[in-house]
Amino acid sequence: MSYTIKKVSEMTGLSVPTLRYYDREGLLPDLQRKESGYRVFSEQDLYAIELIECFKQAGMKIKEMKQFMSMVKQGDSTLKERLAFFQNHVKQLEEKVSSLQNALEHSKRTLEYYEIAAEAGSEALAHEIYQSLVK
Amino acid sequence: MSYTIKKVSEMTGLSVPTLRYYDREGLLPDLQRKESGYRVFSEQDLYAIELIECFKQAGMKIKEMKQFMSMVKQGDSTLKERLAFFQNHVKQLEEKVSSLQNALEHSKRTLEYYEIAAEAGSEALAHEIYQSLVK
DNA sequence: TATAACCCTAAAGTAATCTTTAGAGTCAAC
DNA sequence: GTTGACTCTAAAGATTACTTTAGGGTTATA
Repeated sequence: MSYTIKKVSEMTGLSVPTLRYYDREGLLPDLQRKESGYRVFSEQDLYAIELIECFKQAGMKIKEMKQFMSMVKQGDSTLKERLAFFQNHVKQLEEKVSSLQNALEHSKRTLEYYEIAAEAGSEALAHEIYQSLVK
Repeated sequence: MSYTIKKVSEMTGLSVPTLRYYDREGLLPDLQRKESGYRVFSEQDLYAIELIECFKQAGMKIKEMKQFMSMVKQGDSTLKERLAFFQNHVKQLEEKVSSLQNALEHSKRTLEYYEIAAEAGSEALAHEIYQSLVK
């Protein structure tokens, strides 16, 4: 199955110019073209886009993704490098998840504080209530 | 206890220009100055910086943070608004954590794949192995 | 075969978050 | 009271990830 850039845009939620931009940046290692120059997206390209989104969420820069995609292009000879890259990526992601969970816990406590404060109508009062809860 | 901008920079890991930038953007609602114009950071300001970092991790824009900080400045009258703001913030964070966890799961599976592929020295072979594991 | 809806490129523009630079004042310690 | 390390501002610059624009070809369909 193959898709036009517009279809892929609709399927992925990425804009057409963004898809072109990713292609230009070398993030779609095997993207084919028609004779006219039109891009022809395959399932493989959709998978690459999924990976890009995954990398993006982890906070990875386009340049790093490009580096990875260029290794993909080079084939089996880069498998060990790609393994190392992914090990690092997973590590980064794990750290990010855990620091985000911390931020969430912190935010939840602050939310509780604001629930009390909004109810009391006063921060000063909320502080007192908080103190008494702890003591 | 009060701190110079350099000390705060060392304590928080944020650069001195970044701290000045945050101040300029209105993210430090109660930052005091000496007569000379030098910034004087208090524990409260450190707490604000902690909050900024927390917001930043959630992907919040400076402008939104500024909006929140300006509510803080206005005092008790904005408590309900701030509560609503925080409810939304926690929701955003929860969504972010869960989508990041998905990305992590996806990445871990891909990592396993690369472990097999790197070991086998061939992606084609790894695909076969994968197939046989599933069937 | 006309036409509307698509596709292309190159280049400029935008928004966000900082960083750097230049020029000048402040402060603490010897 | 001098000096070296610090502080300030304003403005320009850098980087990243796109988006927009301009000008022009392609394709499906009525």
